[in-house]
Parts: sequence; structure tokens; C-alpha cells
Amino acid sequence: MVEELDPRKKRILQAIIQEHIISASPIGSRTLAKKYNLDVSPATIRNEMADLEDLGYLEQPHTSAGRVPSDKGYRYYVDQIVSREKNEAPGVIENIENLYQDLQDVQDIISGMAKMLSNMTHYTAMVSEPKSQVSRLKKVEIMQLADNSLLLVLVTDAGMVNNKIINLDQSLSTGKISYLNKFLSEKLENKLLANLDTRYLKEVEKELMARLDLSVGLFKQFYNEFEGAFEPGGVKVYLGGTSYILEQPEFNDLEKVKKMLRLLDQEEMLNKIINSISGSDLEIKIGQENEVEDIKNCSLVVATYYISNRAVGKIGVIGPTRMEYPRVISSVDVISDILGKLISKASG
Amino acid sequence: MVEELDPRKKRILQAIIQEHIISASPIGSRTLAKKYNLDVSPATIRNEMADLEDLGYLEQPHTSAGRVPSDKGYRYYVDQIVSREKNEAPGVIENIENLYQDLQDVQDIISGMAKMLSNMTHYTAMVSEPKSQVSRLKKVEIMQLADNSLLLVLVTDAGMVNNKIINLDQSLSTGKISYLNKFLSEKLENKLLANLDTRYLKEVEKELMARLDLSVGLFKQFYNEFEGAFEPGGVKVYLGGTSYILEQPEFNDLEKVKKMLRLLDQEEMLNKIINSISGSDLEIKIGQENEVEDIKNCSLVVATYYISNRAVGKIGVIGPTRMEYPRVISSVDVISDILGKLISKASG
DNA sequence: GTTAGCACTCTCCTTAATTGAGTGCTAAAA
DNA sequence: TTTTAGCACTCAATTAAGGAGAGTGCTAAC
Repeated sequence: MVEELDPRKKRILQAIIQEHIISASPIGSRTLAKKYNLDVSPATIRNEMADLEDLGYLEQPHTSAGRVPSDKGYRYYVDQIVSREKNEAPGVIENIENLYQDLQDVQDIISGMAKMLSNMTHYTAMVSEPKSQVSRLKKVEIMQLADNSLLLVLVTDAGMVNNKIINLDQSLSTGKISYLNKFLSEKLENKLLANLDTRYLKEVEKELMARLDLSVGLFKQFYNEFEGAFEPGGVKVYLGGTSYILEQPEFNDLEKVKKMLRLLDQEEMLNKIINSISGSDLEIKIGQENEVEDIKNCSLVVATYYISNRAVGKIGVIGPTRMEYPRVISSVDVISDILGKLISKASG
Repeated sequence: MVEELDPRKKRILQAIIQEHIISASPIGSRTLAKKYNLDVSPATIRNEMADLEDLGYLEQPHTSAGRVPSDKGYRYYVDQIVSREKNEAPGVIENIENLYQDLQDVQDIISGMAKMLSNMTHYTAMVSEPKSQVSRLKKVEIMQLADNSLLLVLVTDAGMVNNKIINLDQSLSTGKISYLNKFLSEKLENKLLANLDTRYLKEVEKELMARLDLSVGLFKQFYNEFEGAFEPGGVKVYLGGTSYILEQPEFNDLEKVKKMLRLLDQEEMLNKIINSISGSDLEIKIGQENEVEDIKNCSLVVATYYISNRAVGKIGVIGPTRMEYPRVISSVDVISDILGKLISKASG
């Protein structure tokens, strides 16, 4: 499937893609000959283009229009032509790091990085929260707010803080609360969230009931919160630069814009999209390669970010298949590094 | 300025507005005569329409087009014709309350209500977080996460929970932390947030320094957090149903859509918009009446919601001036009531 | 293998013609 | 005095037609 193209075909394919990325319209042989030093005449280019079309790298919207890269063409471009080096201007990385280094709050860092990425690429950016399943519960604490109202605070070692207010049908004495705190700390802290499943929590409940005289309903409320707080499907996705998609000529059609915005409005969909990307460091999905139907005319560039060498979340951009891959790849790469660093630092 | 219209003019104005809300296009005399039982001929209606135009209630996009309501026309309609009764179907209120009554988290309630409101009205909904200035600080607590990393948790009586991770350049003993907790509880809890200003916090700091041997930098970090956590300008605004604006024919122009979406992307702008609304219970701003330039072709219907009889936040919708006011007014009214109730309940 | 030349194709833009909804005015009817 | 019918007029929106332009594929010569 991935045949090697002869150098001239390769150069022509690259030129077409680069030109198409700029102009967003079909590219003809004359334009190509004029703008790129290919040292051959338009007629020759035409022959090569016909070959490239036969091989599936190009498409023709209609007879007598120029050629447009196909998904396969972009795939070849991304795999065989584009270098994956980070080529940000020197100092950019340091500047961004400095700009955000004072942020302590993980959620702030994430949404800040989403905005930064969308500003850099001029596409819509999405970041998933650090995945809890590979995180450990660093701290669990219960605080009394009022007679029958408690605040449960959960902190993971990725720095995610989650709090839930719990209303009880009975009040707890200060002693019982401090016992409960000690007990929960012992049983739950430093455990992998993945291990805090219903089975384990049931056990803990049993043990607790044996030691402390509590109403049956209380602990049930707790572990509802646990399960809800960090459940795998419910990863929050942060968006940045939604309005950038409107600047793409392929979204000149109002119907398409509507579809896209409705998609981005639904958090479950974003989850599905960002989680459909496999685990590799930097993954690119082009057009039809996407699993989610509604974005089969879009491309995704998604990187995984790491906290203390553990893969925890994804960050990427979504744009038209006609995307400035070299620039975007570099930006996503850089920002995912910075994101990992910032969170590691903030969560101590 | 607000002259009383004779009954026939009033009926005609009402008919034109109702028809225009449905069709989104200029209304002619013949259509009106056919669809509404006005018992006069089109010619008579034409004369009345000319009068209404002279009075400023109607506008004509161009000679030989029908008439369109002006801002003044809508204002008259809203003030003099539309009843402000809640006319939701029986049971709807109870259903919504039941649906959301299990939510304990104030942020969840707010974003849920934003979504609900946008679904009911088919316009974009916005809700501001409970305003902190009139809230009291119910609970302040510091938890140790690691040697030199603390978690500061703040809870207001409106149920808003705010947490910040603070990294120190020194570590604190358990004793000092528990002293700090007791001290801060005494000094800060049950105070109005409005009173926790820099001046007061400076005082507290002084007193603390006198009693406890702490590095000068520590408390500074704390009150940076305090000020940042609940500052008045930084009210978060929750959006729901952004894509609904695209369904309005007045946004058939891509440029307008872009402008609008860019506007909604900026949180500061939303703040400015929702805070430009004065304090009355249910306020309607029509077109030019809006202060923010970019929404002078939109209408706002905003209600204030209350927690224990204190005005704390705003909830409303934004849509084209050609808005279904009666339905929207009722929905906003109902949802603001429910929102207040739900938050009151959740925050005990 | 490469290139020039040429007929052919298809979209896009501009211009012109047509249609249709709606008005304002005038004069007659109520 | 108010209402209505009749009619000429206006203007946006739609349709039709006629280039203009960009590009291709093919053939024949280099």
C-alpha cells in the first residue's frame, strides 16, 4: 500500500499539498510550474499528476479542474515528507513556560494550554483532563460544613482536586469525623484510582461498619461520589478557539458549521473523539481515518502528555484535512511537553 | 414617549410582531388581513401601518417591502401587550426539580440549568455564578498534601467551593498547620466576602505574624488566593446551547456568526453583558438598549436568582431581537426560581 | 522521455429579464 | 369622516444567458 514514489513525483505531490494548504482550491499544472522550480514544463507535470491520481494520491473535483490531495496523499505527506522536528522559534518554549509557571491550579493550566495551542495553530484545540485511572489518590479528607453537611475533598497525585458536598440525614460528632478521616486516609490514600472500584469500596465499608456505629446509608453516599468523581468515561475536555473553525474556507457552508458546533457542544462526543486516538506519542488522523462519522472531513493531531513518565492525558487540535501539518505537529508537540511539565510542577 | 395606542393599532402591532416572530421577514397588509381577523381591509391596515411607522413602532427595510417591528415596537409589545405570567405546562416545574434534585455540586447545578434553559427556549443561555460579594465565607481549611504543598479550601454559604494548591518554600509542622487552621477559622469564617479585602487581610497577617513564627512570604500567598478566588469581576459564566444561535435566520450571514461566536468565546465579554443588567427581577434589553456594541442586534432576557432571599446571580438567554418573548420570559422566570431553590437546598 | 499546441470542459461571474409581494395615492362608497 | 377598491409604481429575489478563465487530455513534433 505504501509504495515509494520516485523523487519527481514526490516533489510534485509536496508542491501540490503545500500550494493547496495555502489556497484551499484545486491546483493546476501551470500554477505549479510557475511557483515551484520543478524544471519541467506544465505538460510533464500534467502527466505526473495523472499518474498520481491513478495511484490515489490526488483527486479531481471535476474534469478540467486542478488536482486536490486525497486523504492518502496527505497521509504520504505526513509520513514521508514532513519532518517531525520541533521548529518553534528559539525562546518560545521558555516564554510560554514562564508565562504559565505561576499557575498552581491544574484546571487553569489545562484551559490555559488549550487557549495557547489554539492561538498558535489557529485551529480548535482540545485537551483531556489527566486520566485518573493511572493516578493515585493522594489525599482524602472530610470537612464539616454544617450540622448535617460535609465536604469531601479528593486530590490525586496529578494535582486534580475534586470536591463534593454531601448532605446527611444525621449529624456526625467531631470525634467520629476525625476517626473517619483517619480511617479513610489509611484505606484509600496512595492507592491507584483504578483499584478503588466497587468491590474494594464494599470491603472498606464493611470494615468501617464493624468499627463505627454509622447509618447504612452514609458510606453508600461516599462511594457514589468516588465512582462519579474520577470515572474513566467522564474525562472533562477543555476547548479553546472554537471560532477558529469558522475561518476555514471549507466551513463556508452554514450547514457544516452548524454540524461542527453542535458536535463540539457535546462533551461525550469530544470524549469519544479524543479517546479514539491510540496511545502513541503523536498521532495524526486524516479525514476518513477518523472513527467518528461527523469529523471524517477533518484531521486530528493529538499528542499524549506525561506526568512523571506516565501517560495521563491527550492534547490536540482539530481542523480541516487541509491543515498546516508541519506547523501544527510542532506546536502540539511543544505544548504537550510544556503541559506535562507545568502539571508535574504544580502538583509537586 | 410611551403614548397609549388606540385598540386597533395595538391589535395590528401585536399581529405584526407575532407574525414576524414566526416568519422572520417583513409583514405586508394583505397577509395580515388574511391571517388575523382584524375585520378591516388591507387598505385600512396599510394606513394604520403608515401611522405606526410615523410613531416609530415599525420600520420598512425598503419601499415596497412589508413592515418590521422596531426596537421601540418590541418594547411596547413586551411592556404593554405580553403578560408576565408563568405559563409552563403543569408539572414541568416539578419534573425539572426532581430531575436535578440529586445534584449536590453547585457548579453542576448551574451548568445543568444553563443547558435546560437553552433547551427550553432554543436560544443560547448564560448563567453567572453566585456572586461572592454578598456571600459569607462558611469554611476555610488548609490541608497538607506533601511536605511543602498545601491545599487551601474555601467554601461559601452559597455552596461555592474553591480550592487552590499552594507550594511553599518551607515545610510546616502538623502543629503549625492545625494552629493556622484554627486561627484562620476564627478570623475569616462567617465574614462577608466583601469585607475580606486587602486592608482586613493585612491586619490578620500582622496578628498572625505576631503569634506564629512564619516566613513573611507565606501569608502573602494566601491572600493572593483569597482575592483571586472570589473577585467580583471574575464571575464565571456558564453557557448552554451555543449552536442554537445558528438556527436563527438573522444569523444566516457567516460574518455575523463569527462575530457572535468570538463574542461568546470571551469570558470577560459575557461578564460585561450579564453584569450590564440592572438589579431588577426580570429585565429585558432589546437591541439598541444593550450597552455592549456587538449585541445591539440581539435581545437579552435576564432574571436574578436568589439564595435565602439575597440576590446572588443572574440567569438569562440571548437571542435575536425577534425573540419569542412570551415563552422566553416564562421560561427564564421559572428556571431562575428553580435554580435558586436547588442551590439553596444543595448548600444546606 | 519531454514539450508545444490546441480543442474541449466545466465553474464562476456578470448582466439582463422576469416575477411577485407590497406600497402609496386617488377617488368612490359607506 | 372613515373605509375600501383600483392602479401605477418600486424594489428584492430568482432565473437565464453569455462570456471569461483556468485547466485538462490528446496528438504530434522535438
